Amino acid sequence: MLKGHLDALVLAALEGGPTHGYAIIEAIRARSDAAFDLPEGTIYPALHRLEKAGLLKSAWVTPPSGRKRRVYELTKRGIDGLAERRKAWTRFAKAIEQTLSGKTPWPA
Amino acid sequence: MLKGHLDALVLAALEGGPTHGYAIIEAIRARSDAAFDLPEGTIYPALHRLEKAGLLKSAWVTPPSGRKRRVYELTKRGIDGLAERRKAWTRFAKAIEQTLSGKTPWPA
DNA sequence: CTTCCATACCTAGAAACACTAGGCACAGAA
DNA sequence: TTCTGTGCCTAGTGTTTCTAGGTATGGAAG
Repeated sequence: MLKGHLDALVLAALEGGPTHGYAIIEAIRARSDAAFDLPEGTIYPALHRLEKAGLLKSAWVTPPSGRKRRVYELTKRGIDGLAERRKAWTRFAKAIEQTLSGKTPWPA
Repeated sequence: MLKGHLDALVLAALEGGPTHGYAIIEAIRARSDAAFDLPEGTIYPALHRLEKAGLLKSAWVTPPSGRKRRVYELTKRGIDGLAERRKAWTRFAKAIEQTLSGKTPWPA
């Protein structure tokens, strides 16, 4: 379970330049040292959702060798959205860590 | 959205000793500097779930002054579960951070 | 040349999770 | 006596991710 952070991972994977769904799965797997090995049924609907939300745009591309692919690219909104989600992640992680390590014995 | 880490927060809140649902909400709010302000509709079902799973046990308590409360306490499984979830969180956070900051330009 | 595997895309439905939006009830203060 | 804060609860909803399929092509192996 990616717990709501999938969008950030996908956007971050696209930061290096446009690419297609299958490659995004591999990029995320590689970057996470195989901690995240997303099934296709997770990534494709997410890409559609992000495109519909205007964070990505896509185009069909037929490379000189190989099969037809749908290549995704960050839009302006996507770039902003990524920055925003990174900040949100940092805030979230801090709050979790603080709460998990809190020794607060409730007063009274 | 707590993104699947609610259980860990609740268990951690109970680490300081047994207490009741309403106080858990306040403890989590205090520990997180108000980042997590959980509605009751979130906490109570979670407590029931955790009890059913054997991580918590509960008892009705009528304090000398004030109203009847349902007081929850960590079980052995709960203590172990918390330790496990802390480790899981650390692993998860590392993987996310690594993936979010990854510069890996996919080869070819 | 056929068969198989990796690549590549897709969707419908299920499951989990947290939240909304209510309801009930008691204690103590105003 | 009425209101506010405490305290517990559930049904239903929306979102997200996963399962479990399906389709199809390119290239390698036999």
